[in-house]
Amino acid sequence: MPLPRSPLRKAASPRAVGPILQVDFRSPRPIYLQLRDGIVAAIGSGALRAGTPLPSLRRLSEELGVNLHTVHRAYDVLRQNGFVGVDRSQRFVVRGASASEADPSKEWEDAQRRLLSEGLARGVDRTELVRRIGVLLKAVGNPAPHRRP
Amino acid sequence: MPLPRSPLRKAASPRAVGPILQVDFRSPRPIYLQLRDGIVAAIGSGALRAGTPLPSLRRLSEELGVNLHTVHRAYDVLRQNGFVGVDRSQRFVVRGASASEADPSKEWEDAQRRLLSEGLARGVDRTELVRRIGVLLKAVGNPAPHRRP
Amino acid sequence: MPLPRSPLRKAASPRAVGPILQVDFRSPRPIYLQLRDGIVAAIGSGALRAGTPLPSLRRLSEELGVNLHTVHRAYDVLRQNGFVGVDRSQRFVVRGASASEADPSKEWEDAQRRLLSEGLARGVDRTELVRRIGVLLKAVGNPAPHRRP
Amino acid sequence: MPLPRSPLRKAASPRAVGPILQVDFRSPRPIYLQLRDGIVAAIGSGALRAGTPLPSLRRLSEELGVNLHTVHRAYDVLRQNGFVGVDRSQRFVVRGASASEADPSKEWEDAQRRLLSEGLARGVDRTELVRRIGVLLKAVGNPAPHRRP
DNA sequence: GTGGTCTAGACCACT
DNA sequence: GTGGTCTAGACCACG
Repeated sequence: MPLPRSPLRKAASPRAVGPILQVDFRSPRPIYLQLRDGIVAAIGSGALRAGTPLPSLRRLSEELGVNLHTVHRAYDVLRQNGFVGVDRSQRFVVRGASASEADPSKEWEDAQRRLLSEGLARGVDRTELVRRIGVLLKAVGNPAPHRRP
Repeated sequence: MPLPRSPLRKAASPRAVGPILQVDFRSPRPIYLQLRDGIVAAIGSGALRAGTPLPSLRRLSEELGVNLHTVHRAYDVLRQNGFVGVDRSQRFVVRGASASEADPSKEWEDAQRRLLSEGLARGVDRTELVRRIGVLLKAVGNPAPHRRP
Repeated sequence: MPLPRSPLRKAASPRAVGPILQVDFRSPRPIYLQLRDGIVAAIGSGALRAGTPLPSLRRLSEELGVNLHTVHRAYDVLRQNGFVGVDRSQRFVVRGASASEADPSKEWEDAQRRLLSEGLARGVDRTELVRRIGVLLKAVGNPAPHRRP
Repeated sequence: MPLPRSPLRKAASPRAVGPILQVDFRSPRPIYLQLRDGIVAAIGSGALRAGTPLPSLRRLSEELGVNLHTVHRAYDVLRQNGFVGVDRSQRFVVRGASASEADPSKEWEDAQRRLLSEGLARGVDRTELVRRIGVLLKAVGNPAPHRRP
């Protein structure tokens, strides 16, 4: 029989990339996808560069207080998406800009199209729409203000 | 035994919103979501205006060659999203720009943020990113060039 | 073919009970129910007393800029609920506290029970729950501060 | 021809949440909403705690003698309401107090306001109103007196 | 096994 | 006619 998942997240020690990631246990979005999103965002913002190894499954699992399988699943999705790879020593490493060769990937375009349509359908003006996206874009890009040329 | 209904959509007489919608029966995206997306796009592009009644469940179901319940589900999602409402218990009608009146709705912003991060993480330049979105935005907006003040 | 409903609400002249009612054309709640709710609230708060005639269908329809049938439907629901009756001159008049004889009416209790369960299920504390209801109760009761013993 | 499935619910072996739920096949309230209400009530009363998996669609469908799709629809509504989530794509699990974490959610407040107004409009005294609600609140909360720290 | 989806046919209430 | 609901049986992807 399955162990009753403890509802308590362990008091995460703020180390390594852990602190970058935030898990909202009350969000409807599955935790493994939150992890994926966070890591993708970190890559996009430059906080995680190509070649950087991700924290080990156990490590991140402990830091965030989530199940090890959950982290595994997140890493797995990242690999399928091409954002990370596994080196010969079993570690997951960031693959950087090579991911899917910067082609817009039909899926991405479809999703973006859907989102734009939805904005328009909600009555948001075209120019207003691009303005808002610009604001969001600025926000997603600067979570790592610690200088590092 | 009943004839196996051809999966091909009947050559729909070009009336109402029917022709606007296209269903790809081989897409991994569920049909009911394709329908939803298509109608949202039609609203966003102005092809469907506030107050316009959607085709009846049976009508659209016949036109597109999909089951009545599938269309029903699509309409149901649209209602939950606030894009359509049900006219005094007799018809689905477009609610247009009403849907939460242009407030970005946290979900939309989250999805957009995710998409932007993903683009950046794929190594696409920021300016390139906005350029591409601009192109997409133009594309989603002009399926109804027939002037009508 | 059906007339295309004008999306424009007429500039309502603020008279009579009209001003008490507010219609949110962007709400997912059907307009006729909004009207019903508003009138029930007015009765509950004492702004509308037993014996008071409701404004005529056309009058209210014009004041609020909603279709005459919509108002009719709202009044109809109010009659079915027992809150108003029709006098011999065809006018709708408030029936006051006699409505359904102040018995809790199983439906009301069921709805209330459902709402309480939902609050609890959302994790709201019991005492907090009654507190909030108390606040709401105060709010619903005083929309008519114009003295009238 | 297939046997007309008896509308009577099978004498469910008293396990899991099944027995908690009761379906009234003659009620005007749709079955899927009755199921939803029952599960919400179970969550609210503490009979179903966060993390608990709901019975599988097929299981509950058999226990209650309702169609699988009906149960599916109920679970779907619960998910949209945020009360349950889907475990790594394999099971519905209770999300408990997570659902928007005790924020009253405008809809809930509106519904409550409506109910209070209705009570007042029926001529029920304010103090009497809170008294009745208190009684109901007590009733909804104690179906699980079995101690379990 | 699980949920997710699609199709199918039926009956209801409302207008 | 309309939408709303329920039942039924089937196939899929995922573990």
